[in-house]
Amino acid sequence: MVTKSPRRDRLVSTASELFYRHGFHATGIDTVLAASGVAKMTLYNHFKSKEGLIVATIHNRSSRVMRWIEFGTTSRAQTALGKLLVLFDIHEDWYNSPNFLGCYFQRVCAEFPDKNSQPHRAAATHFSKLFDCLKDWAEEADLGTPAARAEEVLLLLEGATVMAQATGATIAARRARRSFEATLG
Amino acid sequence: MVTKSPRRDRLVSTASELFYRHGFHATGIDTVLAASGVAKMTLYNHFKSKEGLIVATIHNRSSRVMRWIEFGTTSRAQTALGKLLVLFDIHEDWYNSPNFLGCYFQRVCAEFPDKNSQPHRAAATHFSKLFDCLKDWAEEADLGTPAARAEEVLLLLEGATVMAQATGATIAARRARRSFEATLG
DNA sequence: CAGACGACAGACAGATTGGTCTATTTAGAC
DNA sequence: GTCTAAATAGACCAATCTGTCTGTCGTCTG
Repeated sequence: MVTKSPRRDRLVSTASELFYRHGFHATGIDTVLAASGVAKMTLYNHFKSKEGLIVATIHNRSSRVMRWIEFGTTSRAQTALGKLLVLFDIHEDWYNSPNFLGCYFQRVCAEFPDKNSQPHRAAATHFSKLFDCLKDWAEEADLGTPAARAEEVLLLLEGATVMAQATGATIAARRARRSFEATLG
Repeated sequence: MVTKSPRRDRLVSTASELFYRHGFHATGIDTVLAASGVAKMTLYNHFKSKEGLIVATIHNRSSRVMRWIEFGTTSRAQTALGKLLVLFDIHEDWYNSPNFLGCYFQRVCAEFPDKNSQPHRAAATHFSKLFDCLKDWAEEADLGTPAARAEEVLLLLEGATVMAQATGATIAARRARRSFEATLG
């Protein structure tokens, strides 16, 4: 998919960055505009509101995360089970990276607690995509009840991310991996 | 500890409620004042800023949560290991309660991503208290490496809470419990 | 060259933000 | 009854918020 709108792209990527660093409500439209060097009317030409821009950043992050997972796992593991295990390792790397500030989608849900709001739904959609990916792997790895496995891995990863952000305990990734390994019997 | 200041208490409890329901940045001072029926100067007499009020709600929630855990576990389990297991069950009940909107402290960390900000630190302090409690139980239950056990349980609980809020999957609590049971061997 | 379109800067609007100040009233202690 | 301290309502402030509107400039197309 070619976007053919460089300004829109720049808007989304700098907004995504600023929202991640400072939060959604704490980041004003003007800040995003100044940082991206785009006129206000251009923003409201591409998006109907700030919330529209927020939703766009969520979709953008989601596809980037999915690609990151795809690449990170296939480059380090061959089997489906191996991918599930390696997933914890690449998360640990992420926790140790300098600009780590937690899971973008968790933070969307935190700032938009209303389940019917657009941002919350978009974030939930991402978790659902992630779940589907994990379920496929669990199925391929021939672990019993793939859905339950996928939920388990997702829960472990998100929990580790919470702890890593809240307390800086990047070791949580390894704890999570060990928990998962234990359930493999 | 007797607080001897009913207005301060009312301020904190209604603010805590509103912050939880709508978010910290999304809830204005005036909204809190109107809902609690307290004058603005009374607020700024007790707290030096909105952030001060936020920190107060975190401490308040923290002690309430610790009491809730204390009571919920001791009333349903005798052994330390039993308490650790029952912890997942009372979380499941919480997820199914009508006003569940995720973990207050996670949401603090999401809205105040700066690790040095007062709210973030206060939330981290809560996680640390929770960790200590779990570590004591793990020690008492004579599971190896109590700190690792405590981190594991904390991670599982927080992860389950994320999934329950983001996608409504309240079953995450049971998944988390099963993961923990599996590591018991 | 002419026309159309997209983006530009920036003024502007109206609402809301967190926070301060004042003047008045309330309530309890002596 | 008097004094003191706390709480009151509400005006007020400067800053900021999202969103709209205007008028101009460049660039690309025919």
